Amino acid sequence: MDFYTTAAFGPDCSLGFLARRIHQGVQGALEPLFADAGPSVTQWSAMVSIWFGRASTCADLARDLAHDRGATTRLVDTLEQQGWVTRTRATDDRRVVNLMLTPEGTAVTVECRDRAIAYWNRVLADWDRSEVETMIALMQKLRGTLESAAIEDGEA
Amino acid sequence: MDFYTTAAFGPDCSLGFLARRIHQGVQGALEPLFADAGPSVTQWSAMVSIWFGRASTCADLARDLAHDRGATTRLVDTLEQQGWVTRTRATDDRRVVNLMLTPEGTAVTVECRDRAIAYWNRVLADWDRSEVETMIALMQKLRGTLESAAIEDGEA
DNA sequence: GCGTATTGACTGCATCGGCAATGATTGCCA
DNA sequence: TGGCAATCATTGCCGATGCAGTCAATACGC
Repeated sequence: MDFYTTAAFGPDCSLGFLARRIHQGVQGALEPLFADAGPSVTQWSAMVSIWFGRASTCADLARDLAHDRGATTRLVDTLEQQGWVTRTRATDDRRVVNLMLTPEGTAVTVECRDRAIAYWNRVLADWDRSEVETMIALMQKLRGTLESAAIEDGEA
Repeated sequence: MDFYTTAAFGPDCSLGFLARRIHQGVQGALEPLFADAGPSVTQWSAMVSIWFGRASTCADLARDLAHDRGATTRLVDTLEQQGWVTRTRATDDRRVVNLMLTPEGTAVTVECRDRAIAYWNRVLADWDRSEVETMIALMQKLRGTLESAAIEDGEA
């Protein structure tokens, strides 16, 4: 199915533009909400990733956030300086550094999570539950499709 | 309606995370597709904005891309150096600089648009048309909701 | 066991975008 | 007319990110 055509293509109906704008809007709104709690949105995302057990090492974190490894190292540097995360050299494989949330880090993560939840519920106040569920399901599907395509292209 | 709850919140069902990953995926896939044509995805987006008449000045462009003005100035610098855009000081209001696509700029924009269309049609090959239409409509609605919320907060 | 490839963490370098400040120009209002 | 605010484009500065390269440690093939 060819969905897009030369005539029908435009910024307003391009999924790329829309995803970019939504991301920018969310980031711009969340950043000030987190300001007095401490972390940036990216830092919070990293702590959430650790908190949910999605990442226990630096390399995991880079994969889960789709981030560069160098940037992840520096990101963890700041998290460690803030006292939110600890680095521990693994004993079985001494290349890896295990990441753990400190009690303070957990507290900050939870606090920001609650603020994010409140923000989203405020934004979505006038939406139907089914609409939101549909959108989440479709965006998850799109994310999966994009990643599959990337693997096909990247590992040819 | 409170859609998100403490228990149900997680990266995989967070619209912010999903939008971020989709944006990253699209950008990462499009960048190499545009490589030999010349522009980066951001540069192409700017030219599309001019091409569609959504922006005729630097300030317009910054608004349409939700970009910083300083970054926009530098972005236009490179577009001008590439010979894709011309700057013309307006006569009626000598503060503004009018932006115009050169024939080369238009050609590059169209070429990359065709590549983007082909990319999306490849990605969405297995999707139903109705699914894509639903997702676009919902993402447009979300974008609108976010921008309304930002205006309410930002101009209190 | 040994050499090679792979993986993980880390570090310089360049780039990009956001923020703040500046200069020029215009509109507004007393 | 004169002053003041707002807008536009531009620049310096800074933080964040991607890329390439380095070093250490592990896994694999012989």
